[in-house]
Amino acid sequence: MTINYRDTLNLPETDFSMKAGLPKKEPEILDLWEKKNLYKKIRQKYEDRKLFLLHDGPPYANGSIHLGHSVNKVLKDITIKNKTLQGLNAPFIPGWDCHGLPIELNVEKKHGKNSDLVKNKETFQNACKEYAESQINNQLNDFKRLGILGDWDNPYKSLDSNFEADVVRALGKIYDAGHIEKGEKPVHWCQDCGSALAEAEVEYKDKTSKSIDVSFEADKESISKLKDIFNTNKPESISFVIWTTTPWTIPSNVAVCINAELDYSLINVDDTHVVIASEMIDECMERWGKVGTEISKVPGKLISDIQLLHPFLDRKSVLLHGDHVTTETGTGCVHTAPAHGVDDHLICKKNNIRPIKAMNSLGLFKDEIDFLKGLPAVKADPLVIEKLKETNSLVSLEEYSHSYPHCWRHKTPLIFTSTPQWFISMDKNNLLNDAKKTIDTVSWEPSWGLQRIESMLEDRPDWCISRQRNWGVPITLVVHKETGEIHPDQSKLFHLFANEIEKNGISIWDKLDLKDFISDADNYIKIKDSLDVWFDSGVTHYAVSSKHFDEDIVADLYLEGSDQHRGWFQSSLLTSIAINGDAPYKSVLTHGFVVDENGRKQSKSLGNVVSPQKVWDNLGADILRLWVASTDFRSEMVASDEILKQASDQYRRIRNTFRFILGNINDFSTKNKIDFENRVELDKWIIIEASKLQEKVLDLYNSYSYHKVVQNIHNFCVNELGGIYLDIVKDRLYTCKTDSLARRSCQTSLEELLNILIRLIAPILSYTAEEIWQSCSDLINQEESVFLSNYLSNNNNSNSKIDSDEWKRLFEIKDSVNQSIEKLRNDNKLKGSLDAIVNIGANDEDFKILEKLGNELHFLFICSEANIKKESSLNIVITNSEHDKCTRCWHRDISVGKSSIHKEICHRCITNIDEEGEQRSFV
RNA sequence: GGGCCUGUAGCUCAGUUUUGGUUAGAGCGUUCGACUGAUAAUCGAGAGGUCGGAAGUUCGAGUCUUCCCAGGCCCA
Repeated sequence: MTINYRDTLNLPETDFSMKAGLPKKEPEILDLWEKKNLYKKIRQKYEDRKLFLLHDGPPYANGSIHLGHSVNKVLKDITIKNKTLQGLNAPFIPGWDCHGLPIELNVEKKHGKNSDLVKNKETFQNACKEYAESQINNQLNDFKRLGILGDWDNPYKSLDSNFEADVVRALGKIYDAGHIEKGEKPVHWCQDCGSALAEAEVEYKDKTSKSIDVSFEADKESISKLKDIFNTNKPESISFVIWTTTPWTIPSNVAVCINAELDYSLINVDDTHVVIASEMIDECMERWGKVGTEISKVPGKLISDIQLLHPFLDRKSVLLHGDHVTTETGTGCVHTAPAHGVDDHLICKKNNIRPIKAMNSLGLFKDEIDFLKGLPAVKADPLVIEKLKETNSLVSLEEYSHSYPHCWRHKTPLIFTSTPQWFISMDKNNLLNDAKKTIDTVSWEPSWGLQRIESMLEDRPDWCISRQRNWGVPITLVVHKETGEIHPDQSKLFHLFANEIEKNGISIWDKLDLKDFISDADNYIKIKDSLDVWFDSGVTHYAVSSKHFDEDIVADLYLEGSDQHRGWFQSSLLTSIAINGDAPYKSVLTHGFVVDENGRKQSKSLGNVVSPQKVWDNLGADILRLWVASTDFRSEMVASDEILKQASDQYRRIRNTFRFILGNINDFSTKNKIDFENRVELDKWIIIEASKLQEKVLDLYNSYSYHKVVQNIHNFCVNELGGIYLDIVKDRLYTCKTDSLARRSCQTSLEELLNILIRLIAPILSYTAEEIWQSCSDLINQEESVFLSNYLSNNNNSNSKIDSDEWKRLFEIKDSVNQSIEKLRNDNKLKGSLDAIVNIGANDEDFKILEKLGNELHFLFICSEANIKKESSLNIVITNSEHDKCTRCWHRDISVGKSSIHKEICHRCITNIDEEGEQRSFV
């Protein structure tokens, strides 16, 4: 009778499948979390713990989430889960930014721009709200699917009336602090939107414009002055020639600027005399196709107190000095229309010159300019050019291609025009200076974030917060009909209006009767503008964080893409300083953008977009999460099929490591545990290594170096576990007596490994960690979810007989042994390592270490026999074992065949089957 | 056009600051081999890099300087 010795082995067994099947399994785990009400349970458990607040920056409630959204939320989620496993109270309240133009445009498109629904403000606002809610719902489910843990039942939405009311209250606070200002300043204006645009709504593209050179003739008095200045008595008329690419702004011209530091020349061209910068003569003559003769040259600073005549309007144009005048292009004389340019606006303000605006509040020419009346800027260019020709003041005309601001929605060219707008002033009450001081107190990661926001604050203009749109929080200001002065009780009114909005929503603003709020209502009107959406999201620290936590809460972390240095980081900073006098965050972490394998940005037109929905449907959200975690997010993040495949490979390795551990502790329970000091030395070693890993990984988590977390964990699975520990320990697990110390010792360490590792991967591989947790009774007995557990503390009092350095040396020798075995294999002199006898010549030092393992040394090399002797240096000789192979443990041993009962197996196996089992102390 | 950032094996990343210093590391993938008791797994070995390019400083540069190229974010 032959015995099937395979049946006498302890082979691994587990329900935890090798094939993950994540796309199917993850939704089930998601259901489990929801059924368990996991987020709420975590909140309850950590209620009294130290708070770690990561305040969520709201995505815009429009469209499906893309990979960039996924990156952002996954990074936040890893952070939140890490802090939670550390035992901190780390809530996550997700939010959405819901007002603004893109939603309006989509609703207009859906219902028709001229439909009754769109024309009626209230029904339009309701439709926008409904649309935004549907978008949120869609995005919310996708965020959940990514495995993001948060208060999904109670997110914040800027369309909630209590949020809208808080926006009004925040505006009131900023008003009280004296930062609100009415202005008539040049802003980017989109004719199609019929609105001013925020900086963030402007994009630059190439455009071909008409560039013109226009002569401005000096008036009579000025001509004589100019003759003196240029020391000539020749000309009867003298003109200054300007160059511009916006002919339509000529009607608004009030001045011509020259630079006092440049030289200017009087030139004779044909029968005219013109003044331009001396440096620009050649360039101008070429452009005009003329030959000019320089009569004389003088420093710009000498040319002053000159009045010019507007080319076709009955108006004077003043000659001014300005530093902004350069010789990059043009003539060195700059056309100045304060209603249509920032520099123009500033220089005129400085010189007390009132802007003249040829356009009305709709961006159309006023009736006063008869030949342009009612036209938008784009239509005016040819007519202005025609007019200039008629008046003989057009010197040159050509096509000019340049980078030009366009509307981000309509893709149409913008104009720069001044309209009455409300501003948060940067300097009226020192807001900008305070902001600049405050950013030094914030920790920016990466560190260049500080420099970035600093330079962006440096040149930022006043914040134009008014929009002439319908889907947004109203600017609830009440101003005097005649004077435009804000009502003296405005401060109180903010509160009253906020309460109305809280109760009834933003539509109430138009319905409110001022008589119900102020006694002098007849003289006052309500402002019709709505707030810039950047203001909404900018005050979430007030509308969300301070409501959920302390009033003066400062978030521990803001975590967004690096584009937000200009966006949300800045809008939040400015409003927070205006309201609280402090930054809203202690630290700011930024991530880069997603690009393709060639480093190009992902875009539909390039066809290189990776869809997160496809990734979790095909590979699983854990793969996506692993990709996010394993990429250094501080610079651009490359996503491609190849890279995701790599993430899958990494995932499989980690998953299989867990599977092996689970399979081998299948028959193990607490009562089988072996105390650390009584364990086999190798089992102590792996726990000490795992503790080191944990220490390192927790440091890496806390410094947000998630890609190094992944690398360390993966390398541990590959090197320490796969290459060394698990490979060696298989013999002991499979062949030793089921309940022997040799085996239970190993199982104890395996279980501890499981406990350590599952916690370390949980923030990243959340679904898989939970799957493992749920499949293991020891774990589920601790807590009902891995996310209710904490990282374990390291407390192994080491009493090892072999220290870490000695093990390290042993594994180096093992590497050499492997190389020697490999040589024989390549020569076909040897098959497996278990056929080999390893003979090691070792120096005194190595010998001492090797000797410690005694007759267990061969288990280290996974060979049949190992012999050591002293030599001057390491010398490894591999020979073939002549002995028969034990069919049970596959080792070759002299004892095989010696037993009359068990003819096919070795003495060691006989002990393990029929007797009390072998003893192990080291390997 | 300007500010900030990135560029190390096919891929993901170490190494670059305080300290410039022998043959630039890891994992994945790939190739070859082993096992068939982690098996669409696991183990072993090998190949693979003019450190984006050029010039400079230096006895010596992936590391410091300058310029250039490619790309990203923001701005004009």
